[in-house]
Amino acid sequence: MNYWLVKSDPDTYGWDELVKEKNTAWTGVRNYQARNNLKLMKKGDEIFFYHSGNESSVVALAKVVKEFYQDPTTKEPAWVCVNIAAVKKLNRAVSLQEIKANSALKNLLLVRNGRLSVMPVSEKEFKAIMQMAG
DNA sequence: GCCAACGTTGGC
DNA sequence: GCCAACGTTGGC
Repeated sequence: MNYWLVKSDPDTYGWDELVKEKNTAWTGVRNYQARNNLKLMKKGDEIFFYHSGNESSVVALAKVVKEFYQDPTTKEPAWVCVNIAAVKKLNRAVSLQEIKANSALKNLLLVRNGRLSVMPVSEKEFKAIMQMAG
């Protein structure tokens, strides 16, 4: 079991949309590092759902339901997507500020590479964030 | 709305 | 293959 974090701008596609759709193709990734992470996702892996912008918080948990395949929104074979499904909203959103303040999370790519939109999360980091979420 | 950080592009 | 210029992301 691996853990991941994906970012989304709630104005474009937020947690509420995912809950409504239940299962969505995570398309539109056009960054190689993020793409490589998509390719490493396995069915059943858990994913933190992060809202960028005003919220800047981890808000919920999703999971991988379909492993990578050609992103249907482009013909370029370089790009892939996966399908993710809503699992549950966190009891409490964990803000970027709190994450930055937690020394256990200082190596989290969310902090170290603010612009990456799909990133791995270690088991320790996953647990730390879950604990903060209550 | 600004700007820093980063990735990508393209000229050489 | 280097690097300057540019565009985009995302926090503040």
